[in-house]
Amino acid sequence: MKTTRNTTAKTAVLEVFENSKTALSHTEIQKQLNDVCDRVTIYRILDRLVNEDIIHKISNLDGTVKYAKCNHSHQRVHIHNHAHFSCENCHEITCLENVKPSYIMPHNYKVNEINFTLSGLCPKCLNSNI
Amino acid sequence: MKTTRNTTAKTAVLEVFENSKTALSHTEIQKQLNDVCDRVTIYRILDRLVNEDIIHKISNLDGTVKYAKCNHSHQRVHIHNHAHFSCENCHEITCLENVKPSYIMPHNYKVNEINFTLSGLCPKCLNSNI
DNA sequence: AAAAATAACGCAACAATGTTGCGATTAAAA
DNA sequence: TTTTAATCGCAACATTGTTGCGTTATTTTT
Repeated sequence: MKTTRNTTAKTAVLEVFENSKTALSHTEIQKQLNDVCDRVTIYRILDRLVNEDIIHKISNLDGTVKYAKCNHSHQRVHIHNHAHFSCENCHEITCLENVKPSYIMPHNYKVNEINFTLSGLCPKCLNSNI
Repeated sequence: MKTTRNTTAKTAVLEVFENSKTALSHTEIQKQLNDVCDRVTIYRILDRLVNEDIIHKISNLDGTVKYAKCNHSHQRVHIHNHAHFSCENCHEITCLENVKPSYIMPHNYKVNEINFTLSGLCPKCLNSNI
């Protein structure tokens, strides 16, 4: 197996995630990094981080793709079977750490991963009554 | 409100959906139509059909976007709060009409829409043991 | 049935997002 | 310190989706 390295660019990307409460798109990360590294490098770092299970990919109803490093205080492994909330007003995506859907699958399916995204208005936007 | 028209292109797109058991991407639709109409027209038709609630948009974990006209035999209105299954092997997306997640939301969120996609192996690919 | 109104179309051009190849760089192992 | 290979930067390309505008065609009105 290929070993993975800690480069300055990778560290910088991870720091961006640490400082963000919401999920981030490639473009948003790029803006925050301002020219620490190339656009392509960010794509490659994101791919690696997903493979290493450090962040995960969230794809929205509107077709946009974001990434998040969820905060699992007491778990060692990154688990992403929880829900995400996508605000229709401010477009922020947040993890709903405690919302886990329960469901019954038909036979003959092997489920490896689930993606449960709810959209609507987040508390912030709901209170400023849009 | 703007009235909507039945054009040959729109009819052709709808027919493609009728003949498909799985969700389709813009590209897949375009291939099946072969030059009935322009690429841009397909985008516009898809937008219209989504607005008219005849089809719905599904966005995958891999970032791809597909559309489906789900088969709701006895309902008058198109409901899309059911789950979708995305096969990691054949990449087909099918509606799981009867799988509806149950969940408990935190307060202060207004949920308008849900997107519940499961991925793994579909029965077809599971049986041909990949 | 013909004329008027406008939804939908085609084309061209553009924008955003993601991918690939390859030579140069650099982190980590020897 | 030297080696090795993971990572990077750059350029070029591919895919997907959007916009403006003049033209076409569906629907409504006369």
